[in-house]
Amino acid sequence: MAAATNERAEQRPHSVWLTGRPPLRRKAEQPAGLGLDKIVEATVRLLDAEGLAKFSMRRLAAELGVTAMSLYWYVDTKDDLLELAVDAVAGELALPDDADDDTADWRDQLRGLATTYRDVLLRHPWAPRLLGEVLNIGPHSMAFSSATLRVMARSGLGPDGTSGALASLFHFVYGFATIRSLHEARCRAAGLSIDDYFAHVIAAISDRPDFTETMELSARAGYAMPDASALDMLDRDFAFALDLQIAGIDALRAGRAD
Amino acid sequence: MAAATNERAEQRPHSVWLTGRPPLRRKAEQPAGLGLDKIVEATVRLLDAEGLAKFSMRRLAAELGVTAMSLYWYVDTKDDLLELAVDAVAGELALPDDADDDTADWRDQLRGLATTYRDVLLRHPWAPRLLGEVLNIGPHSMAFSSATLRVMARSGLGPDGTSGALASLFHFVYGFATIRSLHEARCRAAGLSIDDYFAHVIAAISDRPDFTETMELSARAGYAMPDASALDMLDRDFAFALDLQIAGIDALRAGRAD
DNA sequence: ACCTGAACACCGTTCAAGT
DNA sequence: ACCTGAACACCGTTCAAGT
Repeated sequence: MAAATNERAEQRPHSVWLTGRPPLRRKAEQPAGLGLDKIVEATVRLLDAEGLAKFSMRRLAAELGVTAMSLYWYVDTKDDLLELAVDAVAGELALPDDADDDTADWRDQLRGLATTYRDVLLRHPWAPRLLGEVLNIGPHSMAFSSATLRVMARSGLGPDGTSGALASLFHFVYGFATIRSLHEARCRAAGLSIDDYFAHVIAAISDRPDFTETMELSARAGYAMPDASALDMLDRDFAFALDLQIAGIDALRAGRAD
Repeated sequence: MAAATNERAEQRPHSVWLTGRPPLRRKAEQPAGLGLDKIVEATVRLLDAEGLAKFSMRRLAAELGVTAMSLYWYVDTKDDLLELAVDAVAGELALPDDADDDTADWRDQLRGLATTYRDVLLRHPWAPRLLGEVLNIGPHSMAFSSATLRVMARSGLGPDGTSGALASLFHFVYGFATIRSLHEARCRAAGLSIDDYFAHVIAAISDRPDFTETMELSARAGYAMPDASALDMLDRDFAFALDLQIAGIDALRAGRAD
């Protein structure tokens, strides 16, 4: 019987954007003191500076010169605040102003959208992780989705191809940014440069006898080139993957090209 | 001067696999009691059953009938344990036994590898999130990387194309599995079916007047078809994305195909 | 309307101590 | 070699109370 009382509490989907009152409040509503905007701004600043692991409601409150509990007047839960932070950085995405212009090249526009998405995620290394935890349907995120839809709609893929191609392209960028941010965070934590870190990892792997073959293959596949830096390698991979996906769209848009 | 003593502690990269003694210990070394294998196995079981958020060293210890501190004899830190759990599930990946066979079709093999990767990640919804947090260079993970390398090497892409194409394909699968696991976790938490949950989200978005246009576009792009279930839609997108990427490789492997 | 203090039920990890 | 108890320095969040 105790379980029955909890039943309804679990029923509501947990997201700021799905509550009755999403925080789309009018301007000039918060004259002084804290205010939601100020809280979200400080959240993004703290996340950028110290990372997701060190972020806490208590830490944020201290930053704002206030007790932790004050924050709960503006926000129901820490997760809600993080959702707001995610949409705040989604506002940095550069959207094409001619997404519906049929004379513009959808290839260039897709490259631009993928690149701005990557750049914003790399600028805020905590963002990729949060994208895997919170619902991403705030106003800025939706504006970005809308732009990607409108551009891809002009690629010549059919209606069912469009959503698949968007998944292919933007899940790739998301995965790419996630893994790259992971590596950068680990480098910072270890106090190593990215190249030193990669060298360290590669040395550790090469020591294990069962992986010498794999390492040779990696080297032959263009990984860990002695002359190029790790970041150059990642940029090269990103550019090639973009080419690959555009080529894939081109191959499928007219119909089977066998 | 106090800072100087901490300097070296931060110097080592934090990963089980990068410590001098990775846990590749001989068998029959742990006769009774706990044993690392038993701990990792219980970790995976608990993560599957209750999710990453509810997992704690104290909870795991209780499951094993032991105090939390006992675990620290086998493992340096919670993160190390999670790295071991990640590589344990990487052991479930189905590898082709003919990765080097030139008569085998690399297209089929790439599809197989991408699909087994997706399936394993979806079977363990906590795994995608951890892949964005821990270094993934355990023996099983390396064996998988090795297989992907060997197959892609036979695609006809040059050495620098190979790593880019692998990034394109497997970052996509990673992103896809992450976002899908996110949605399934939220459905469970809300006590809704996936279709009900999607309907709920779409209704909430459609209520916002500035997004009616976006929703129409989504509908026209094949999202949220009234007859198909959300899972069918996701499967369709995955299949199309796979086709797209294979077609992209085909277009680039011989050289520019303009 | 906005903010606080004390408290609850947790965390990961250290450290000295037991067997 | 293996396990424990007590303690430290944290968490997110609730709740009654202040202004």
